[in-house]
Amino acid sequence: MWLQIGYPPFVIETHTSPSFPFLAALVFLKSSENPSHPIPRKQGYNQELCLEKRVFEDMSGGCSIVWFRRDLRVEDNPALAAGVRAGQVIAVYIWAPEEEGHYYPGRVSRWWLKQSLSLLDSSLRNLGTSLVTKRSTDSVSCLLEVIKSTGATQLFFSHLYDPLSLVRDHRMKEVLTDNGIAVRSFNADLLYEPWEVLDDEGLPFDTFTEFWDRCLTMPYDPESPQLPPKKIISGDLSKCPSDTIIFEDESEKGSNALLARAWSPGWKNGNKALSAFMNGPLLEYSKNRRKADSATTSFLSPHLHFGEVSVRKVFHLLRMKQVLWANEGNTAGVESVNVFLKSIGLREYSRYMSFNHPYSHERPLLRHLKFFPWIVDEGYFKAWRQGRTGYPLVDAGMRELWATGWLHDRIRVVVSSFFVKVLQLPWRWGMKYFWDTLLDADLESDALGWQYISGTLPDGREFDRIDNPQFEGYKFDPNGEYVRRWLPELSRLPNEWIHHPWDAPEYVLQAAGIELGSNYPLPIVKLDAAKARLQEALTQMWQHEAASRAILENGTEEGLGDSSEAAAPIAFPQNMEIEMDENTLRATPTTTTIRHYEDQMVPSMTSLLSRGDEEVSSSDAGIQAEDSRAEVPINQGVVDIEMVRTEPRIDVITTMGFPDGDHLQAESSSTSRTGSRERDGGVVPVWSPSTSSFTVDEDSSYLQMQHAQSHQLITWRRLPQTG
DNA sequence: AGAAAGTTTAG
DNA sequence: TAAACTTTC
Repeated sequence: MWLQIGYPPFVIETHTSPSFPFLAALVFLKSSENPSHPIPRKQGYNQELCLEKRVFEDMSGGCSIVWFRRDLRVEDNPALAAGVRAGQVIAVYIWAPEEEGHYYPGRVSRWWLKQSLSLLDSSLRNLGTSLVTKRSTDSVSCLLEVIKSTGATQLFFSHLYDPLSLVRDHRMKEVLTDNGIAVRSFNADLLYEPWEVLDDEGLPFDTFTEFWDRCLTMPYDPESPQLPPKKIISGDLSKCPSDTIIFEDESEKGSNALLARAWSPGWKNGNKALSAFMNGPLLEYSKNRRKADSATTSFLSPHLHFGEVSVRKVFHLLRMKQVLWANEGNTAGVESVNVFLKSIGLREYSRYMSFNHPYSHERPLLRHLKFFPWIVDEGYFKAWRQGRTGYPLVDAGMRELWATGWLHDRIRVVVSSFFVKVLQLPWRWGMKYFWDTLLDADLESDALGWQYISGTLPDGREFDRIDNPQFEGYKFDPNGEYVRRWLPELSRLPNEWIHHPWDAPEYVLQAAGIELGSNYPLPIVKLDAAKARLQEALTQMWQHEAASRAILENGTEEGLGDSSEAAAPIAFPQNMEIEMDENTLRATPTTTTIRHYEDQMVPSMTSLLSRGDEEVSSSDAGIQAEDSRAEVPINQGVVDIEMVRTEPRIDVITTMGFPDGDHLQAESSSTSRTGSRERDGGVVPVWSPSTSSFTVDEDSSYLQMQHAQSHQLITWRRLPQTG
């Protein structure tokens, strides 16, 4: 498809530091090779990169396009500043979600984007221009149109580091340059560009700690944040009307209505959140951040995702605060800043990883992990999504995620670790679900997080470690408040049993009104069964890895060999659309088909494609959608190993007691009880399901409402093929 | 002092 | 889980 061997080099120009006015980074992204086992050190396995100093005279006099993407702010926005310096400015936002492949933004994320754009527009209006919004399926040709209709002569934009953007931006740069347009791009998203942070041999780091140490000891500081422009001279917009962009459909509006009660998108509000955090929870951050149910985190992640808040500003403010506290001998404060900075560092690292390993959202970084026999079980997947695993902390988390689009960092770790290690579902599914549901969905961060949890990173979690949700429950939610909020059916269970109801004596359960297997599930998989299964899977993984290696060494291409994957640099999953089409034709039993395949598509996408543009409204249609979702595509073109594991004895709950999610009528969040939680003096509304009739309708919504605009989404099948 | 046992912490 | 760190004897 689009990333293949012979992938073209691309050029990124970047304004880095005053002493180095401009660096043009010429980056040859070779196809990614996964590091091989054992864990590689400093192999420089991905890219060559060379920096070339060039001097630009400031372009001025003309009219510039400033292309906004994930830098939706007017302060500390170098692209905007450059436009303002050069003369007239045309600010553009292009909504072209088809370009994102299957990472079409989820409902809550689109809600945020919509608010953010409208606030950006009003800020721009105050400064003298406005935001031109365009609906397109191809940003590059759309930019060309805007340029033609406005007579602009240059284009400024901020860098993105996900593989799709890297490719698109490179193409854009070529096309526009060929059309006589001057194109310049800037770092607005990171403290340091990925190619600035290298080890002594000039190679990228492959562990976070080393990376972050280097960032903190760079010989030059991240650039200081810039103030917003005082005034913008608008270019001629008369021939360049905005398109109306539809970010949410009718069915989504109700669910979105409550978001505004807890969140305020936009760069100004991002700044408010930043100072609220810095003047409040930051001081105790290192102590408090471990409580699942408290508002002690920064709540900055959605602002950061959309670039409403500049990380450089965050960084500089934090450092100033830290110096202040250090002078006062406030060691707790100093430590808190370090801990918080580390999470900023992880965000940096996610971009770094995405840049150096363009496939990191698709496949494990560690090579042998691609031989892990994931359990392809949509029943598990569904139970996880609906919060019906029988592990209260996991279930509470999943319910919160669905209801609010938000999850405390700790709980993200808990639910994802459970997903990968206990259920052994392919991590990409979980990642995709996070992408679809999180308010701060961020491809790079989520890829890093899931890879970390899955043990597919050189410095990830131990692979054979299974975290115990019961123990974690008592760690992060010692009084069970979090569980009780999100699992009303357990609210009368005493603390002693709240995180392991399956151990509770019958009379306790009765007193609490709980009938396990009926109104709350028994554990979907018992932990010792999961451990045994994990060990077995690991053994298989190593066998297959060894077999594959042996075959490669013998130079044979027969049998097990998936030489195309293992030996040759890897292309992005090839022929994804064909793969999907084939899949829709295949009918397989719903339950427990277990296959070895490392690169599954996400089930929701499957059903989406199989449903086509059809409106699904009747319950019948819902069932069909469910059926067609049964199979997960197998990429036969790439991987030949396809094996069926016989499932060890596992306690699987067959009747959950919950009505099937698909047949429930949606209890829209508007009927939910609204509570509130403290956040920095102010009260932030939080909605929780009403105790009386909580139903989980997440699944049908996930498939039907989430992607209700499927007719728009579908076009990713028609992505331009440049390979 | 030094081993053993307990505690904390990890994205 | 497991390794690092702290406390106890």
